[in-house]
Amino acid sequence: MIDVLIVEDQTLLRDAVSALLSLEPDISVVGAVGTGADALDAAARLRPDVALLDIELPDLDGLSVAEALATSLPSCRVVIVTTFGRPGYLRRAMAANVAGFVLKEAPAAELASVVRRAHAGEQIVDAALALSTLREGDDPLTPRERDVLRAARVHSTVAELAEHLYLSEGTVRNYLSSVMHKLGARNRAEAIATAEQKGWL
Amino acid sequence: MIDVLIVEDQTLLRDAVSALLSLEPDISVVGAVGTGADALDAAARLRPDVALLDIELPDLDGLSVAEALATSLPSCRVVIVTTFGRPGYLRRAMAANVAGFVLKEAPAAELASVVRRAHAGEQIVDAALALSTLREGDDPLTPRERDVLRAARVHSTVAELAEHLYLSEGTVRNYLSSVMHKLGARNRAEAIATAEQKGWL
DNA sequence: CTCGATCCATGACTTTTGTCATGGCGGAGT
DNA sequence: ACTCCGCCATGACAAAAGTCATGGATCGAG
Repeated sequence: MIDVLIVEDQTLLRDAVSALLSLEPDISVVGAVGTGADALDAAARLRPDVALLDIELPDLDGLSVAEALATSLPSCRVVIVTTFGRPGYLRRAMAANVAGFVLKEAPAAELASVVRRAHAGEQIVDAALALSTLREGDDPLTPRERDVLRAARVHSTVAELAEHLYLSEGTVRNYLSSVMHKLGARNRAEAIATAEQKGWL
Repeated sequence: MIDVLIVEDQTLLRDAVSALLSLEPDISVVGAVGTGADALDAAARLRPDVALLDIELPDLDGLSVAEALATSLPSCRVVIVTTFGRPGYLRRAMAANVAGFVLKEAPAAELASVVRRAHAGEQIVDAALALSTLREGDDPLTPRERDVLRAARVHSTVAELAEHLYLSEGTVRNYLSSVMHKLGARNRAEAIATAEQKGWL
């Protein structure tokens, strides 16, 4: 019997997947939660064999949860289940040593099989996603550039950014300019969009 | 027996919901598709009693599908099932005479009940969402302002916008400025974000 | 150690964005 | 018919955003 923990913020999908997996004779859904904090909590208590993690969560993101689980409950195999095939996500996930990476575009029938294979020790990655990750270059941003770009999602004027980051306005502009150049974007908004789209933030 | 058509682009959720509803003794899932075009096609062929529509679809959006269904198959009750509680969506949905509006945050158990009530002729609206829609003011944008803002999501420079819309650059700036003022945004990106967030595009 | 490469940081300069005052047009109300 | 008001449109002006050349700090490779 494989004990599974489901972590997914959309209640509807969480319930539906939970019901679906419960129908499998060799799988037992021992928990289903909607936040990263609850996930870590539940994992510690229930010690599942496999955790299905969504990336978009209200508090932490799923990858952080995966990283935390890797140390706190190494016996638990982690499968990321997410909407978007962002190459950056896949890289980070591989670094966190996850067992599998499945898109929500996949048919539901596949899910049980993925759980079994993950439990058996296999590494499962959606083929199309793996390809696009190879095709995409690596994240070209330096750490500081990433910081600034990330901050730019919230603070919309350069003055605010400069204050928040303790930098001169010129420096902030320079970072953003450099980022835009690297990403082939023509303004800040475009740069944020493409970086987000590739999962580089 | 209630014949249901499911329209949802994420295969995983579509399959799961389909399986879940099929378990209900009085509900029969006669079709499950992932695009707006397929939805209209399937509806015409299968003549379902109730259609569950996601709003975010790859081709048309769910609300357009709802509007089309209202004329092409008036016997079919439409229930919108979506991720985001955008007040603008709810208004448009009500205008299209949909039978219900449910969030994906809702527990799965509710879904079957909503299908039954919709089929029985009830109007079902998520309470929290209805409240927030009342609290939010109406869409303050003029048609032209909406046009320009919508175009601004794609074309990132004013020059491009002006060319695409056959307007002078000054005019385009003026519209955007007016929109920003109305939405309390401090730049174009912020304006687009809040308008999208309220479902006004 | 020294050289080169890379990242971090800055201010001066250019281009683009956002604001403002203004005017034409068409419909609702008196 | 006239006036008022909101929408559409424009160009001149002010305020941001984006570019460029430059310099110091750090870290490996020779």
